[in-house]
Amino acid sequence: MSNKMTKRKATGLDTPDSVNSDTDASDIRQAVSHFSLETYSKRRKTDDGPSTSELRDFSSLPLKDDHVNRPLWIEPEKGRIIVESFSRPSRGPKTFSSELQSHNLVLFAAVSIGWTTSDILHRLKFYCKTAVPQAIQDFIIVSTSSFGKVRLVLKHTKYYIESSDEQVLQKLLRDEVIGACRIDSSEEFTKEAAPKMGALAIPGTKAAAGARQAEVAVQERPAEDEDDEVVRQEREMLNALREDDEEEEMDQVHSFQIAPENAQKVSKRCREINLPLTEEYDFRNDEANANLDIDLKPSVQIRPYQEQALSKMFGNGRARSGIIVLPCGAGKTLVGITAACTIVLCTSVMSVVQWRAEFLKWSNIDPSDILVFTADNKQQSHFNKNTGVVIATYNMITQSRSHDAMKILDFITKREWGLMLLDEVHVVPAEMFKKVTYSVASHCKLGLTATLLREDNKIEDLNFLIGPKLYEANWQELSQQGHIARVQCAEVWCPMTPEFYTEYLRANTVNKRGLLFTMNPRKFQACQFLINFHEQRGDKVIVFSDNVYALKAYALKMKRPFIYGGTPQNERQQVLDNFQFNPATNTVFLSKIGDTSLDLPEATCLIQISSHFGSRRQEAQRLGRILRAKRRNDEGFNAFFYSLVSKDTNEMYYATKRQAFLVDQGYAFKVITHLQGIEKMPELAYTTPEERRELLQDVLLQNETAGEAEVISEDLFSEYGARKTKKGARRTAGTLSELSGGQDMAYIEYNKSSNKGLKKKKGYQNSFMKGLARKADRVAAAKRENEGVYWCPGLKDNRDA
DNA sequence: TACTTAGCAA
DNA sequence: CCTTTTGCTAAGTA
Repeated sequence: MSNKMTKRKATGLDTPDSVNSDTDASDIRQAVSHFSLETYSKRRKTDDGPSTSELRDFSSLPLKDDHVNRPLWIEPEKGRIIVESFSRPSRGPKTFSSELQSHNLVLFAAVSIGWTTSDILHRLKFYCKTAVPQAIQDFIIVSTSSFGKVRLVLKHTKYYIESSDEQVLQKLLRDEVIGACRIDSSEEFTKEAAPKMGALAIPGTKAAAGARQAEVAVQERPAEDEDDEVVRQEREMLNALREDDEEEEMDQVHSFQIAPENAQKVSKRCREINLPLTEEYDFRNDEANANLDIDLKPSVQIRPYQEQALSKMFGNGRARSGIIVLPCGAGKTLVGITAACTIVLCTSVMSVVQWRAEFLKWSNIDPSDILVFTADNKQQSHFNKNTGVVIATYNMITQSRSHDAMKILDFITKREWGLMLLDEVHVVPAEMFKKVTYSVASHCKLGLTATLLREDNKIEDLNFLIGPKLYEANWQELSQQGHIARVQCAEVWCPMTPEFYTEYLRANTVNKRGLLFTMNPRKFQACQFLINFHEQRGDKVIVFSDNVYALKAYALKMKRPFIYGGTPQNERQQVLDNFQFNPATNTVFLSKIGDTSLDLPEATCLIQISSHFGSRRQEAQRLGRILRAKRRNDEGFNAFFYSLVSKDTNEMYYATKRQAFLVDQGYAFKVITHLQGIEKMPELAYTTPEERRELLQDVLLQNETAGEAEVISEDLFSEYGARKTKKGARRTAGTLSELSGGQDMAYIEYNKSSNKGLKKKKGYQNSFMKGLARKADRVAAAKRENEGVYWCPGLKDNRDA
């Protein structure tokens, strides 16, 4: 790799970073985010991803004079694009790479948001450090010219594949997958006059407020480089191409019908054969569906990034299907204000209620036009007028089988919808939820999410289930503009105590290990210290723990309230109210119930003591909990996000993985190895070896009850029993801890059962765990090299034994 | 109404 | 190369 690829800050006037930074800089980052997604999933598959040595040496390529200010490299043969990323103080230079050939998805997404072929080429040239190879230019021209030729349209609740080019349709029909999906294969193509395009004003913008016919906010093209001969040639060529299109458009469109349940199959196949389907809704020319009488309240003014997102969606005067990624906060609802009938789907009953409230808050919609469809609310099965908004949960659409529910379901599936809004769209790829995309007939689908992430590889399915990613906001930019809070992120390394580490190495299941590294006394102390510190600063602190046992143990020891799934509704509310209004309650402990389904009052500090493996989504969602802080615009205000990590354990590896998304969003995680003044803290817990040993025994006993249920023989005490009755489970833990009080028996018994477990789980032990352990070791070793602080002497790693 | 169960997601 | 536990929702039962 060239030594030119070092961390640099772009400066100067005519540089990519300073020119038109509002649009271009974020656009390129958006394009790049596709690449990073790819790279990441690839890395998971191949274990290690492209290593540095795999990258080629670019030093032989001729550089442009001002190359330092241009962030892209292109590998000539493979077409791989490499992006230098700036301003990552803690991580140093990082490279993303991807092979262009396999990702015309990216190109399609670019075309979808209104870029022309020459826009793409021009931008690529503009940002590239070297000349863009001709082969790659040709590839882009060929690929993009076929985009937008075929459309998926909905007419009278039936799906049609439509194109102005009859030959393209014939080509599609010859494809065995697509051909088989056609209905009435004997018939000729249907013909009709092509619809006309026009401009549209987006509600809530100045243009719309001024009531003048607004020119749509399509991306401004970069300044022309008229001297460049190649650019001009190519422009002529493209103009010729586009004129062809326009002529055809004046003409007629041809179409054939496909079965609704095959729509996603066809869509997927079309992408594979490089003729991706465009899904657009020309709602202003829709005469079949009544328009919904809805508009934003006159006082409402949308924020610039919301306008930008909407301009991507309505860029050519129609509504495009796709996904918009915005961090949490008001305004997601605003995109729902368009025309025709709307259906909104959410994950939980809570958000259904919220959506309804938001509709009423932001728009002038008649409350009786909103139909809420949940388990508790399934009486009304029709609109008062001919049109309206339906808000439902995914569950009701996909699972409900009760009589009343079927009636409404029928109403929903039998009619045609203008816009389907899918909240938390990242859940849609789950098998069950996929059903909604074809069981509900909608002209246009819009997905909303704050975190377009999954730990399986199903996220790509959204491309054919919904559409391309239209817009993604950058968290750091939003926080600089003051829309969300500034956050300091830190990873706190807590060394394991020798006793806990010995048991950690001896433990043979993920659970036991997990319990040991979250119950690490040093971690407890760190948590105690941080809570103390932030409460004194006047912060409201939330502590997250995925592990319920640890949650209770921490909360009880520190005498702070906690909420988990088993907490009754009224108690939950009481705790939250206290947290919000009572100045004496400044800390609350939450299980993963707090990730999604709790309406949290705003907190300003967040501490994570245990988490779900390497889930990037969870990390992002938790961070999102402190972004709304009202004090965000105060001078020098910071929110805090701590991840407590036990050193030299798998947790190190998980933590790094979990942070990947936030790091991509521009957050820098500081590493804290020592909390200043922690030794001097009064009432610090677990300072004596006796206390620590007692804790360890409790933990080990807890382990045993979970793993070796039959020893206790009573069903109530088994893990299964705990699942059945939550009250029973709570009592169990308490009783058994009391029983254990300072007796070494528990410890000895644990060792026996641990050995048994070793034999039984040997295969598991040797494969998966070893992989994780190796990675963790590598991470730990690297970190140890840097730090040289802590290593348990005399302990041998017995994981391979 | 309150509680339990099944099925699903992450 | 493997998979837990926790939580949510809908619907059934006393």
